[in-house]
Amino acid sequence: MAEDLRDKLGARHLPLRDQVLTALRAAIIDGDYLPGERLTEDRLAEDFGVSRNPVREALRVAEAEGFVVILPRRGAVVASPSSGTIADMFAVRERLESLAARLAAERATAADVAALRALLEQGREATEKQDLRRVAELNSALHLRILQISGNPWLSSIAKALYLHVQWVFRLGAAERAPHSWAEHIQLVDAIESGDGDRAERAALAHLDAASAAAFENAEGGYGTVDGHRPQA
Amino acid sequence: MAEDLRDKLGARHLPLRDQVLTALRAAIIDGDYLPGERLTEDRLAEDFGVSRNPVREALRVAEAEGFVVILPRRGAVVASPSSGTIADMFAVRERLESLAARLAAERATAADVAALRALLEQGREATEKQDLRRVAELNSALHLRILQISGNPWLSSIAKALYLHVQWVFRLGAAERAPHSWAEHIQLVDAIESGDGDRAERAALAHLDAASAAAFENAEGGYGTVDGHRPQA
DNA sequence: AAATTGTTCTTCGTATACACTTTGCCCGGA
DNA sequence: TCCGGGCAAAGTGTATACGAAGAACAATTT
Repeated sequence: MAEDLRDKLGARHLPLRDQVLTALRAAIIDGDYLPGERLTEDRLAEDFGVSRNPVREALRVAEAEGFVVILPRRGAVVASPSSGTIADMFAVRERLESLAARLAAERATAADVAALRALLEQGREATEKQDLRRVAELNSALHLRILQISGNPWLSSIAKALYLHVQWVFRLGAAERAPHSWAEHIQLVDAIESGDGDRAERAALAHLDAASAAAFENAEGGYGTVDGHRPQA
Repeated sequence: MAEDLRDKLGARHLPLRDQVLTALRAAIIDGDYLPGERLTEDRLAEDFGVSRNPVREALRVAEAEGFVVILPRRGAVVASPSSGTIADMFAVRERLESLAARLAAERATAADVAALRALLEQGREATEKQDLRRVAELNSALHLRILQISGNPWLSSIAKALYLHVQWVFRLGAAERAPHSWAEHIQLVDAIESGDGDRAERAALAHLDAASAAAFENAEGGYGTVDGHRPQA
């Protein structure tokens, strides 16, 4: 009965391939694996303490997500975001996140707004404490939350992937402009709370413009090219 | 197993997992595997004449692309696009393809425009001949071409994936509104040729609105839900 | 009829094997 | 010294087998 439920919940360990994928993404974003670095299956398998199969499956997804490039018979290397693709990413994000802001404004419940305000408050505290790492975390959490509130799973999933890449580029450039952007976040949440879709969209756009400008200031030349092979139909 | 490919040119031989992925996508889009249908690894391996490993890797990517849903310890089933997510897809496509149209207008070379016009001409012929299958093909080719001309790989890749899903939904609904949409295509290409980004964006929007409306007319109730599990960081 | 048990199907992960390619190193010759 | 050839190591791509664990369903018991 109760024990059955507990067992079920306890026995809830997600597949190794997913853990590997998450760890791999994190390692790449954090710069533990640098762009261009070769990722042999054996090495990854050892790093994560698993066999080759989960690693291979994780690598395929990481490739589809653009974190690694796989060259047939030669293996995987960490992808190299170029400054060209950074601009492209922001162009797409503008379209997507402004839509998310609009939808969020139109659909947000009181609880949703409260959750956003809570994140804002935590962000303010972390900023005061100069805890940049935590600020970055909360930054992500806020954006992701807005995407979720938008209620459009496609939008959410795609923008999330893009967001991860942006994080990656930022970390590589060692740019943490987070503190400065917090004021813009407040504007954005205010707009969402107001329920005014147009206003929320404008706020999102303004925020992204600023972020984009900051990204370019800190972008020291391209790293190479991201190709992405991905075999589409 | 697969002695069909005795190509001495090993370098050209693309990995089985990619062939499987392509075939799987095609089978799902063509309705050979129907939404909700269970896809056991053994069966797919047998269908495609390969071992389970390539199948597993292809399945992970297909999951990331939203074509299948994988339930841990239970296996993969073909995803079920619901009318809810159809609307969501169009909402995202509007943002993305209108951006693509704008960029294409701003960047298209004479050769690009010529290629588009050639597709338009072929489409007109196929429409006259009532060759609906070919019309659908050219339809895709045109949209994909515009994405490519936009020169933004992120935009291109994401919109392409969305487009595949739209195709899928259309085929399931057996809706081929293609002939009617051809006039809109001409408007769009004209706008791109003019180099007027605003105008191209408006044309793309108009086209998508019409397509969206048509999709809903032919959408006979939802099939279920597409979830997508995908473990993000 | 409800609860329990058992059986079967399948996924998940590991391990192993091997063909084939790519890479890199060594070596002998100019 | 430099070059080029050739050979061995490394690593991917694929197949196969096996055991553990979970889920679904049937059978059995209460």
